[in-house]
Amino acid sequence: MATNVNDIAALTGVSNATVSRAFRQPEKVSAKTRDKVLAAAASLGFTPNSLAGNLKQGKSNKILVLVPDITNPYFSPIVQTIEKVAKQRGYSVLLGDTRDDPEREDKYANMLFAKQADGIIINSQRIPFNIDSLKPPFPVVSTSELVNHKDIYKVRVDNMAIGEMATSHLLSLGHKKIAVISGTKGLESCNLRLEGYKNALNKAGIKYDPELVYYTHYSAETGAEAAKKLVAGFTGATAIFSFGDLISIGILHALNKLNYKVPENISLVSVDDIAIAKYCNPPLTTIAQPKILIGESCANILLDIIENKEPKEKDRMLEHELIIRESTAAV
Amino acid sequence: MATNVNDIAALTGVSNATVSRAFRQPEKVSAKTRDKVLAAAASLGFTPNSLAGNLKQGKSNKILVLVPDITNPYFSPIVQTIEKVAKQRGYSVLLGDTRDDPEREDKYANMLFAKQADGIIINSQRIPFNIDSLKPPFPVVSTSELVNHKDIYKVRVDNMAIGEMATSHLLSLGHKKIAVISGTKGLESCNLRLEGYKNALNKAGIKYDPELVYYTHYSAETGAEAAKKLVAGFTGATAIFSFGDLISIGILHALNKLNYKVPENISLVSVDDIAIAKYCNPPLTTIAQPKILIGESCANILLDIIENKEPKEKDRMLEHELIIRESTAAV
DNA sequence: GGTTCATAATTAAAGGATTACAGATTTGAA
DNA sequence: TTCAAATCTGTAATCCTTTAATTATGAACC
Repeated sequence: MATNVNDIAALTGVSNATVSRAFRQPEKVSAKTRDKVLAAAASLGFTPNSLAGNLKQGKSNKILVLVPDITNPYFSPIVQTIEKVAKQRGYSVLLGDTRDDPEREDKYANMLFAKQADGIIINSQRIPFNIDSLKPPFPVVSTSELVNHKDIYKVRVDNMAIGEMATSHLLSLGHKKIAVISGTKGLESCNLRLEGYKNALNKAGIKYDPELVYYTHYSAETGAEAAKKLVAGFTGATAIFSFGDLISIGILHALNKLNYKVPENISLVSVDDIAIAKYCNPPLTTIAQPKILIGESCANILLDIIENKEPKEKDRMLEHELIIRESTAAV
Repeated sequence: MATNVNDIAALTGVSNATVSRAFRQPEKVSAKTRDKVLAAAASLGFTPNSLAGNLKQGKSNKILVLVPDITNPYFSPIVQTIEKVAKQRGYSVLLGDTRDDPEREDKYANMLFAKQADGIIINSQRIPFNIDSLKPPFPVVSTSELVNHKDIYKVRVDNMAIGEMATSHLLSLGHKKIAVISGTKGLESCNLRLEGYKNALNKAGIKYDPELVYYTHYSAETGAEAAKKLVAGFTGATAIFSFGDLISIGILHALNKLNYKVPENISLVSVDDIAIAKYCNPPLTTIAQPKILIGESCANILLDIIENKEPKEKDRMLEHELIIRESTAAV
C-alpha cells in the first residue's frame, strides 16, 4: 500500500519532488508526467500527507474561531460565514466554543503558539494571551471594543449609536418610561448601549432612572426572568429596550404568560435581528447587526494578515440598521 | 529567539529528547530537570510545534464535524457538545458547514485522507468518500440511517417511532384530519417519519391521504410558505405534524398572519425541541431529540475508534420524548 | 568497595513533504 | 544547425519533534 510521495515516485519512475509538484504546483509539471503521477496516486488511493507539508511550510492553513456560544443564533451565522470565506481562500476552521470560560480560552489560544492555527478570530471580550509574545502584525481579529488594545485588528459595530437609535425609536413613538434589559453586566458592548440610551433620553429631556435598568444574560431563559422582575417592579414602563433578540424572545414569553400584550400594552425593541426575529409573535422590531458582513470582514482581514497583505483598516466599524416590525407601537 | 526544542536543550544543557519529554511525558523526567526546562521555555515563550509532533506521530488530534447548517438550532447544540467532549479528550474540532453541497462535502472528506483529521462525524445523508479506501474500523460516525452502510458506526433516533408518536398524540386528542409538513423530500429520516405517521393512522383506522402531505425544507421561511399553501388548499385539517421546530416557527408565523389560532383552530406538533421551542407563542408541543446525548455519543464513539477502544454498539439508537406544551389541544 | 537495579538522560533515526538550486531537455529564433 | 531561453526534473537539505535503543547515573545492599 502506497503511503508517501516516494512510493509514487518509485512507481512512476520520477522523483519525489515531481510527485509533490504534481499535486501542489501542477502547472510546473508537464501534462504527461502530471497525468501519470496523478493516475498512479489515484489508483493507489494516495493523498499527500498534509501534516508533513504543514511542518515544512510552517503553516497549518487553519484558523481558530472562538465564540462564547455557538448555539446562540447571533454567533452561528458569523461562524458560518467565516467558514465559507476561509474555505474559499484555502483554510479550514477550528471551532472553539469557550462558554466564556477563561481556562478554555487560554487552552485554545495556545494552539496558536503551537502552530496549530495560523490566526484567531475572537468573539469575546478577552484576549486570552499576552499579545506581546507575538510580533506584529498579530494574526488576531476581535469583534469587541477592547479599548486597551489599540494594536489589534477589530471588526465591530457602533454600540453607542445602536443604543441611541433603539431608544430614539421608542421616544419617537411617544414612550417616556423606557426600561432596559441589558446583557451581561460589565460587557463593554452593554456599557456602550446603555450610554447611547442615556444620550437619547438626555436629548429628549428625560431624566435617566437607574431603577429602570435590569441586567441579565444573553438567553431567552434569563430574559424571561428579567421580564418577570420588571413587571413585578411596577415601574410603569411602557416600553422595553432589550439588548438581544434572544432576550426578547424570553421577554415575549414571560409577558404573554402575564397577559401583557406586545405592543398594545408594552413595546419591545432589541438588537441583533437573528434569523427567527421576524417569525416571532409578534415579529420583533430590532436593530440588525450585519452578521454576514462581520463574518466576511473578520475572515478576510485575518487571512490578509496571515498572507502579509496589509488590511486597509485596523478598526472596521460596520453599519447597523433599524428594522421596524410589530413589537413596537405608539403609546 | 528560541524556536525549537534544540534551542531549549542547548540553553539548559540537556538533550532535545529531554526537552520534548518535559512537555509530553513530564512524569518521565526528574522534577529538577523538568522545572529547569519548563522555566527556560516559559522565559523564552517557547511552545513545542505541534505540527512536527503530529507528523511524527501520524496523528492530528483533530476531528472533523460536518453539518449541513450550523445556523440550525438543531445542529448547533450537537456540535457544541461534540466540541466539549473532544476537548476533554484532547482533540480539537474542525467545522465543516456543508450546506448540503456534495462538492464541499467531498473537499472536507479529503482532509481525512490528507491526515488533517483523525476521524469524521457526518450529519448528513451522504458518506462523501469511498468507504473501502479506508481500513476498518472506519473513524466515521454518522447520524443518518444510511441503510446501505451497515459497516459504519451510527448514532441515531428511531424516526419511524417518532412519526408514530407525534401522530398518535394528535389522534388521542381527537384529530382525524392531520396534515404533514415534511422536511426535504427524499431524506431517509423524512421517509421514516412519514411511515410512522401512516402506521399510526392505520392503527386508528384512518385512511392515508397523500394530499395532506406537504414537502418543504428545514427552515422557518419555507415552513411558512408550506403553511400558506396548506391553508389555501382547504383541506379541512385540524392538526399539523411538522417535521422540525424550525418549520413550525414558520408555520406559526404564517397561521398567525392568516388569523388562524394555534391550538384553538389548529394543533401543531413537531420534532426536535430546539432551545426556543418552549418560548414560542404558543410554546411548541414537540418530540425532543436527545441532542446532547447525540453529540456525546458521536464524539465518544469516534474517539474510541480512533484510540482503538472498540465501541460497544455499532448502531446506537437514542430515546426520543414527547414534550407536551401548548400548541396542541383537543378538537 | 563492588554489584545490581531502577531511574534518568542521550543518541540518532525516523516521519513525509517541500523547495532552492542545479542539471537536463526542449523550444524557438537566427 | 546552433545557441540562448524557457521549461521540466532531480538532488538533497530542511522543517521540528518523537521515541526506540542505549548509556549514564545513583541508590541500595552485602
